[in-house]
Amino acid sequence: MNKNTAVTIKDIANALNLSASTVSRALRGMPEIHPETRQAVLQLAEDMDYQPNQLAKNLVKSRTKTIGLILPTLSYHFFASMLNSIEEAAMQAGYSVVVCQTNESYLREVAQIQNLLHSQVEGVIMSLARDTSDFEHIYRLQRKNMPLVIFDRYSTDIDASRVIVDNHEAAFKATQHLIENGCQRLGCMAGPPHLLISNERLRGFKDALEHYGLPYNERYVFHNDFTQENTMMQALNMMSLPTPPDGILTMTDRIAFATMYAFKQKGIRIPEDVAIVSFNNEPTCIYLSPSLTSVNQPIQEMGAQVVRLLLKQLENDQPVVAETIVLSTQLMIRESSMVEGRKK
Amino acid sequence: MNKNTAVTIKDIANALNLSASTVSRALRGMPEIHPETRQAVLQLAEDMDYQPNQLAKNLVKSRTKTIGLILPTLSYHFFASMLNSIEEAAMQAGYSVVVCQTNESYLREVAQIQNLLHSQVEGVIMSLARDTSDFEHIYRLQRKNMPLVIFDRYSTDIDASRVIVDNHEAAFKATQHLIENGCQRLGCMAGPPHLLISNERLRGFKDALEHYGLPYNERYVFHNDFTQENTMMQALNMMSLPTPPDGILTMTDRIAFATMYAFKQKGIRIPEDVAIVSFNNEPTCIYLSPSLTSVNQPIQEMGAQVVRLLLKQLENDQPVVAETIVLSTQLMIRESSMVEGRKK
DNA sequence: AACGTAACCGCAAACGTTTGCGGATGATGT
DNA sequence: ACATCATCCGCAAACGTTTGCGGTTACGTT
Repeated sequence: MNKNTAVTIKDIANALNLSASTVSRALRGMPEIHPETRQAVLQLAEDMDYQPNQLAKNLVKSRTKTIGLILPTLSYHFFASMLNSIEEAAMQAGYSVVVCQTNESYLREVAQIQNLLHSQVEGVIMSLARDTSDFEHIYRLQRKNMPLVIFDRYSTDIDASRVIVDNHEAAFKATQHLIENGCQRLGCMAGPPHLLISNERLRGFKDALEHYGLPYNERYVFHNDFTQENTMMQALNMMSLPTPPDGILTMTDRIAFATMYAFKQKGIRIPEDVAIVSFNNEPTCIYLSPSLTSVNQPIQEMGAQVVRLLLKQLENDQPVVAETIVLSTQLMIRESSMVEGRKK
Repeated sequence: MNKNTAVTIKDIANALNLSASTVSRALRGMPEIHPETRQAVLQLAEDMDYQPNQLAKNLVKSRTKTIGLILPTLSYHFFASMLNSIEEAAMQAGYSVVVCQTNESYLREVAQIQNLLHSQVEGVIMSLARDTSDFEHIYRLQRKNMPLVIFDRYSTDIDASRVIVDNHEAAFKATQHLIENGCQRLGCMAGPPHLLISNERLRGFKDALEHYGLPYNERYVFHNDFTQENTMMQALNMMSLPTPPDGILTMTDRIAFATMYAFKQKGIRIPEDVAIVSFNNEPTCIYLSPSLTSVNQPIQEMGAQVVRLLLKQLENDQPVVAETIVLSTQLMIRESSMVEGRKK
């Protein structure tokens, strides 16, 4: 370990008959050091393979140059990709990121926040767990003036910067697409009932129905918990209603995958019997048969904006007002919703 | 930020007319403190919402309780899942993990290692980038006695602990499965030619052919760079050989997905025209049509073993010998390889 | 010859902890 | 009465940096 061998600024200072402060200044290229001595210091530092001790540096500057990222889970493509783009953007800015997963659990979320608080991250980025409906832990974070930005799964009860997509519009357009392609009885596979973005999408779904004069029926709306079993069961239940839907909007691709899987096993044809439009546009969508129509979210852009908003809070020391960036989406139309024959 | 308000051990000490050392000891429950004063300290710490400064603590103990994780990319399901399980296991042990992606680039790999060295992680876990064939940066890491464990993409030129699967055996069995299901002319979509695990799998493929007295032909082996375009092109090239293969082993699911996608567009039927067996067993495999036969790697177990090996090096201060754990795999048989009709 | 002024560098404090050592206090044994 | 010993606590150094302030040179100006 470097602890036993670690060469410090003092070692260099002693070897050169200088003071630690001079060496420190020389290493950082400050102007009040004679070029010759600077050169000597730099040379020796190189030779001795000097590595500055970040811990000490951090202590005096009270900065860690790390940000905490709290995610529901990494096994969803969307969140893994967000980590991907956030890490990228953070690295560009010289920050490193420590990841924590809540596994969709509220309790783990508060524990992880506690951890991050202790480990002196400079700011946190998060997306809410499926199960959290109480925000006291978030408020605690904010009371400590911890810079915070929330993306995707947010809540209006939290006054923090956020970057999201226009879920209402996206769902409206997706539903519109189904309707214009001939669907008449629309169903919706939604997420947990207290998850705001799911409800916004549901609202978009509803508004589209209303706009086109189609009936909205609660019985065609199912709230699931994102698990495959639950989803498959509900999907089959929906299709065994007296007059089953001929078009379904699902809140995530995972829900769509499970739904399609269930349908395939029961011989329900997509899109002939029922068309499907989904959210997230995972790469997998194009590989399925039929390929899956899905709403694309600009993940790269979201990641970039998220860290931009965080940096804004980090670099300015006077508190900056919460800002919300809403990005637009794009419906990627594929086979699962192409019901030309049914069109009227 | 907590920097302006932060309550320190000294604040507690002053308020209670104690010394900092006493407070420190009281907080950590050391025995030489009178129960009454300990109680008072604990109480006040609670009231003032004292949060120990990890930076200072780290400095004196020279420990950061963080480990660095270097991955090729997070957009492959396998690596995202490994991060998932590693983070889980690390958290159990009280460590947090900072992630870095190399994006498969050698240059980024050395840069990331440099970063980690500076940021004082206690150990690093990594899987090699596609493009790295020189290991000087790894040796540098080891010369600094940085605990290291490598998983999945390793190299025999690096003397470090590693956890891998038995790639040869897995490929052998996968190929065996194809042969026993009636395939006669076997092709292989391999990874980059210098990637060890790809070659081990290729060797397993070869040995299986030999074992069954089937010919091995270089022209039926393609090395790609993991990109979709490249893969699709090669896949089609392979099928336009004079006598195209009737069974293909692909090195990763991503390669298989792209291959199947290309075949679908050209009307090549799976498994009727050509059967496919792959590696990684991504969740997507079951959703495809046909569902994809794939080798499952025990990701949870791998993550657990990886951090176990790292912890072993971290907790023991006398250097521990490199250890290699090889886990076994499981072939998940699905539709893409079920060519009953062709069986003889 | 005296002075002002750069240019260059060192002292020491600070960041918030932990920890070896020793001091004060009171109790106990003789 | 004294020595012995536990118990409880404080002093100060240490971890490796950064930084305000001041000190020393050497040089050019008057």
